Amino acid sequence: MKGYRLGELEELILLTVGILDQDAYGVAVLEEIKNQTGRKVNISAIHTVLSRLEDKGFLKSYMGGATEERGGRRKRLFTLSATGRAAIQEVKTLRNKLYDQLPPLALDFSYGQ
Amino acid sequence: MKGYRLGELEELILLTVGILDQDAYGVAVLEEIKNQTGRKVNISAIHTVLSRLEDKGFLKSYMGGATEERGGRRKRLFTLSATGRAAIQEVKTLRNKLYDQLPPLALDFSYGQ
DNA sequence: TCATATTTGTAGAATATATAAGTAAAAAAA
DNA sequence: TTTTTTTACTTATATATTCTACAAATATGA
Repeated sequence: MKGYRLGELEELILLTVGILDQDAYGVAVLEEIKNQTGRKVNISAIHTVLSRLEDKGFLKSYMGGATEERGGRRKRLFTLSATGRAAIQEVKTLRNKLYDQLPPLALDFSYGQ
Repeated sequence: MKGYRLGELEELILLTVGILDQDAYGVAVLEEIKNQTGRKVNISAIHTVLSRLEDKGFLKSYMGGATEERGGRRKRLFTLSATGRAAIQEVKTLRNKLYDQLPPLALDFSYGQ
């Protein structure tokens, strides 16, 4: 583990946890990504990444209460750490800086040569 | 190779090729990334990724002329394909959509409990 | 032709992502 | 209270991406 850099899926999941704010756990992250992007990520991949993001210090987690009226195992809820927030900001700033430097799409209207 | 998804470094390099526009080859990409982000990517990693991006259809390449007054092997120059341009646009749009949904940073001024 | 500079290419290890199978915990039903 | 169902997490393995070290190719100049 390099520890400080974010992979492509790691970044997406980190962002999604940020958006979900207070109800981010495996299945909710899966659903949110599907709704927002149409992408169907395997649930195990999500759990793996959530766990690795916590190892790397970008997320914190705690077990949800067992009081909710439903069957099933308890949820592990994730929230951004200060480092996680900073990482999102950093990545966002950098990307936008780069996007802004892309030359405008040069449409090629020449033909016949 | 999955073929259609962009890894973290792949995205950065694709963007950089777009920014460099007409003089994108291995070393130039390396320098540009270093200047823009401070990140020192290994030159071989860049070559590997450039080549894979071409395989995936996001980049095109051709060998540069041998006329320049310098030593060294000929450059392989890369430009965005139509697919590559589209991928950048898509990724940019999606990211900004997500960024916009992040709840504002909730500064926690509570203390003492 | 030989030495040097510059760049690209290849190989293997480390890290990240995807898929499949299994385990655990809680509620509901029998 | 035992079993079944529901929900979610964990582990294992395969594939893909990224990183590092090293080798090869192509140009210049002595």
